[in-house]
Amino acid sequence: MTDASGAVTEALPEPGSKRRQIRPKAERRQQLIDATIRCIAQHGLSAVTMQMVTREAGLSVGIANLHFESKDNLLKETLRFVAEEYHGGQIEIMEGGDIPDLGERLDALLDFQLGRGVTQRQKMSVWFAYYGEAGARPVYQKIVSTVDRLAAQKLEALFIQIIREGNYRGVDARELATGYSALIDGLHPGLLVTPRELSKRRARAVARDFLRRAFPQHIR
Amino acid sequence: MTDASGAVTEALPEPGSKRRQIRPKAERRQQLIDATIRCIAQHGLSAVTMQMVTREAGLSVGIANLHFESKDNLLKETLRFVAEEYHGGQIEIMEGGDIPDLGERLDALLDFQLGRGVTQRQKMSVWFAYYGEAGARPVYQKIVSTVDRLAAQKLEALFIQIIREGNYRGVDARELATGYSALIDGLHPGLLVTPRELSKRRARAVARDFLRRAFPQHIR
DNA sequence: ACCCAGAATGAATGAATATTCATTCTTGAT
DNA sequence: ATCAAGAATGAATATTCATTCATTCTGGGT
Repeated sequence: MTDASGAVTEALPEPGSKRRQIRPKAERRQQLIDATIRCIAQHGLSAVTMQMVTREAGLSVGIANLHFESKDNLLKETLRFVAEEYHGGQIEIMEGGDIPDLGERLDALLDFQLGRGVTQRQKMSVWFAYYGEAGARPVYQKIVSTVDRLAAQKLEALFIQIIREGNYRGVDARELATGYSALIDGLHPGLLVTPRELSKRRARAVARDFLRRAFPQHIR
Repeated sequence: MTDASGAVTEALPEPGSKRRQIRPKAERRQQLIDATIRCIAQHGLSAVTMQMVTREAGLSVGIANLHFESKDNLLKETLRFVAEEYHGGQIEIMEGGDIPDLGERLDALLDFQLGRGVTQRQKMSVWFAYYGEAGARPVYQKIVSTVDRLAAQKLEALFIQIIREGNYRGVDARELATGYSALIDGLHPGLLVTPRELSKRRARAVARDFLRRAFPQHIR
């Protein structure tokens, strides 16, 4: 850097580059969280080591304990990030000032929940890994249940709006929201483990069907 | 046992008993698998150690490697056991010669899938733990997807029977089966992590609702 | 009454891993 | 140009854990 030639030598540290980079704390934290996600997805939570994560991030072993005080904490913050990203994304769509039509808003929600390639797959892996540990770790339970509850409330609110707009009878917003959430959650394992048998297309069809039965005027 | 006095002297080795017991291989294997399930549920898959498992089983450390050749293998066999028990139970009900009425059979299935206290909770923990690792371990994927596929086929067959019997129109058995399975799978995390907000009763109501919409003559 | 096949034990071993911290390096301010 | 603050490094440490195997023990067969 400080290179008169104009070549931005430090933009992306070349693969073999040994150059030490100094970056703001927030950036390093995110870099490590991203690496952790990839490692969990690829090797499974129980096989993840600090060496693995820091190597994946292209940094030295000591750095994880510098920015997160321990492995436990790094894993906790990684879960928090994934949980907040997933639920935050949903909530943004559900509140959705940008999509006035309620039917379209449902469709956007569905796309978000079942869409988006490899990245999504990695996040799902993390999700499951943590559910597996949740029984043993109250911290994880709290993180997940907190964001979960908020998203559930927003979904119920959206359904109430739709029920009012469509003048649907005999539909309980709360129960329907529980059912829809469960349906989405239950489609994920299949998408992750047996994508051959449960394609994204089919998962989408199943979820739309569920919604169509409840809100025929809004879906399709 | 085989004790003329009638006192079953060795049925349960007293808590403090140091008496060494010799048992058939199959029995020891099951004992270790059961202990593994309890350990995973209580401590999380990534915290499970051989010492922990063998102590939980009330046996010595070396025994796990005697009956299963490695920790990896013990974990694999534990997953196989849980998967086969869960799916086997479902399949038995679905084939159900003992319950001729198809509506009742659906109810029995629901009871099996969402019912049964602590034991069930422990099994669910195991289930999730493995889903978290499945992305990294083809062996796990294979075990789960094999039993999964079989159960899915049986469910579809049952739905086809019901559709025929009820003369339902516009209902696709395969899609409905996918939806129902996903719904059940998606209710489990809530039951495990936030039983306060999603009671077994409510989960049951949600699932029955799903079925009632599709098969109104058979449910309720 | 006595054997012995093989079941069970647990101390010992070596490999793996989280965490520490003395040292090196980078950068922005002066 | 120099410096100080603090970011980054990675060899070293202490711990934990899976696995081994020499030894002990059991119980059915004779």
